[in-house]
Amino acid sequence: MILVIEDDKTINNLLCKVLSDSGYETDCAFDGEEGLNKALNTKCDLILLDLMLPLKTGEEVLREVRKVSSTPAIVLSAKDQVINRIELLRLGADDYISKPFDIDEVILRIEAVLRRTKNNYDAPVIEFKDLRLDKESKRVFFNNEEITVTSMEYSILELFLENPNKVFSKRNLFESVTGDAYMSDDNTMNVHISNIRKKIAKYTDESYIDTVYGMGYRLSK
Amino acid sequence: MILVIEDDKTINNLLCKVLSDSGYETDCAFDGEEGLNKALNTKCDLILLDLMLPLKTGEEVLREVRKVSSTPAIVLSAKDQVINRIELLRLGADDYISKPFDIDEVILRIEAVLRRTKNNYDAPVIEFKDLRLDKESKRVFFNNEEITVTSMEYSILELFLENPNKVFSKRNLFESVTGDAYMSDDNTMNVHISNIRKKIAKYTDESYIDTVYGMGYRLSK
DNA sequence: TCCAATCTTTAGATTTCCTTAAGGATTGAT
DNA sequence: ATCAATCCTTAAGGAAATCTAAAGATTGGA
Repeated sequence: MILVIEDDKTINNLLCKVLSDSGYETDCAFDGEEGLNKALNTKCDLILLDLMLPLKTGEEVLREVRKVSSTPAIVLSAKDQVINRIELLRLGADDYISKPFDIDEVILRIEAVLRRTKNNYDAPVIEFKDLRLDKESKRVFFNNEEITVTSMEYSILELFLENPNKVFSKRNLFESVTGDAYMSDDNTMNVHISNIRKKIAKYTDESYIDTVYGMGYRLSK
Repeated sequence: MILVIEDDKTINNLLCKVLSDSGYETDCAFDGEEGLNKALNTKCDLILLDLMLPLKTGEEVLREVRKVSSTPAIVLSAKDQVINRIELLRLGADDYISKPFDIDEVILRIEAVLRRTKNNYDAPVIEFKDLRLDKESKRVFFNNEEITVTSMEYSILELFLENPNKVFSKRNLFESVTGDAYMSDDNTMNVHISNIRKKIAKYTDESYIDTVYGMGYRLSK
């Protein structure tokens, strides 16, 4: 979940919309106090935070947040505000974006920060519930029993397990996995997802991949 | 042997217990001075070290240790302490774990650090099932009978036996073995693999090299 | 230079898997 | 409750990856 703290409603809504289009859950706050509250009381993966906020500045918010958590934060700065690395460190932020920003850049930076701050090293083994994925041998296990998967199925699973909260649209999945551009209405991924589910279903009734109607797929909570 | 330096007795005991369950010998210290003493006077493979310690901080301990040894160290940091890559370097640590930590993650990280830092001691002889490879004489044996291999075949086998779990793509193999850039659609490695299999097949029906369709090759389990 | 060993390429047969299409089921909006 | 949009599953055709044998190219040593 990404928390957007920004008092300009237009910008805030735009950010939330774009983020949720990219598969992230979002929450928004429109002033420093509301923002701090949500930052402290909800579990979020990243904070997008304007510096100039009513009631409490972004700097104050971040300072409070940093007392109890290291949730990654990206600061939105006005265009006449130069922020250097030292300043960033002082603020406790992980990156900054100057307004006006390019929306695609925002996504890229968010993903870069998430990548950087997420368990710093590349775990050779990723787990989710009873599923285990060995990136070295490219094998998938369910409770220590190997599930034989094709390379496409493996890639999809790896993508999911690396981003357990993210919703992947079919386009998203297709492009991440094949590297090709996604062509029109294509139900290839449907079939792969279906096959993966079928294989997991041999071991459990529990759902491992959820359909998010109209959006895509995500690992089940 | 893993040395755990942590003043909170509950945490210290928990860590030691879990580590010893995972097959590691452990030793513990409950303050900075005791920790430094043990770090300097016993031979340990890795140090798990709280930063906030009585008598001597973890930072001081690590600084002293680094004067005489490069024993890998993982730092335990309080949850309000943000540690980035730069900070880690400054401390002389190899990784960090924030409290509260997930116990499985601790094990994973320890193993990752050990893997990363392990003396790349090159065993002169590697074995896999009935296959033995002598790196000095560059010869390959199956149950003490020599299999004559070409130098290319030898390199491939060495790569496999050094990484018995890893899937090697054709590109991977080609570039590791020849050092040249791989040109797409090259079936050279296919043939070498095929020839290696043929030679091994004279001695056993068991499969030694698996094809992972769409991904590459891997030693058979 | 010549030869033998080694490596690379070629090509046809074989295996594996990705995609497509179609019918039925489910979902969400009205 | 109805209906359109979306999704799931199945099965089959064809594309792609692989295997192997054999021929061609390269290398190193005599």
